[in-house]
Amino acid sequence: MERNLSLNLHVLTARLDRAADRILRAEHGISYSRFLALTLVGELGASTQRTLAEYLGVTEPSVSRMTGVLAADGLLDVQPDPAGGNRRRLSLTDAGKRRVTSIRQEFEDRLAAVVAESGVPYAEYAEHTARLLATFDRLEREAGK
Amino acid sequence: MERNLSLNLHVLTARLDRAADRILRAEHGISYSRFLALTLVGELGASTQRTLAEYLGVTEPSVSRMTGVLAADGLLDVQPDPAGGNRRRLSLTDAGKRRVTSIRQEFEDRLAAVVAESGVPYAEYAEHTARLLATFDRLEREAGK
DNA sequence: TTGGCTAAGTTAGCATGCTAAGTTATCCCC
DNA sequence: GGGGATAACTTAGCATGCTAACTTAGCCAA
Repeated sequence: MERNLSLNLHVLTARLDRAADRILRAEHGISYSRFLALTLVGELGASTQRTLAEYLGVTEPSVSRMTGVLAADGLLDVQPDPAGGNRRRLSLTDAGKRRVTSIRQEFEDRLAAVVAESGVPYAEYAEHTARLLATFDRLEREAGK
Repeated sequence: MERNLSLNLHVLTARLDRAADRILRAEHGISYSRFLALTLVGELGASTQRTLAEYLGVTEPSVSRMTGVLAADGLLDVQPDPAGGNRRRLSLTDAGKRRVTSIRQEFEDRLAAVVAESGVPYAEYAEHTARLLATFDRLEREAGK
């Protein structure tokens, strides 16, 4: 068996995530997962836990636990949604905003440097990856998931 | 912030891994992680825990625990390496071999179907992914890691 | 030969993913 | 208005990743 695409994707991403996590913990005192959650709330408007779970690609229980921790750390504000339902309204605290804005661009730049070094055309690879994600998303939805 | 490349890679892989895990557990009664480990021992000749950790892109303690479980399940044989050192010599049991060979090609085929559906050129994407992994690997090694 | 170095593996404990099952809030139909 | 759906969330417990620190086995130089 050659190292096939699914394995390479798995391993590449595992290494990138691990590196991101190491850098963030060392330089900013926060895990990659928590940073992603804060970023998605702050910049993509993930305003409920359900939405945040979708953006992150994880399940609701995972998000539920994490929002609890982030709220306890004073980085995230979690309130019942005044519009009703059983939703939580998520928003960054000032401390959360400071944390996110002080970091945001760094990773993409570092990854872009790796991509440049490798000779892989960035725009094309990014577009292909986005397209695969969108297609996989659609197929899972159609399959009833 | 747009959904950038690092986030898309993270989420795409998380979903692929989750789907693979669901399918394997339902249809073959084994987790994706354990299947990958068995496959790499059987087909790429990962003959020590150190090597297996490298192939999988995880750390030695993670592998150490998993080989223990796989050995307890009777799928993997773990022996002190007769050549000396503190190595373990890893090999599939007959049950392990049966498990792997009955599954192997399925995932790559399913992923290839998603790729085809998306219109992304498979060979090119696979080659780019492999190149990124190789480059990242080299950069980490050079950085002393 | 012995004391330290290195490589490989293990143990302990935490972070964060999951599924299954339960809770809470709203809606809608009779 | 009451009862069952539905959606969002939580709780419980397991799987598997990590780091830090320890153990084990062999090697090498004084």
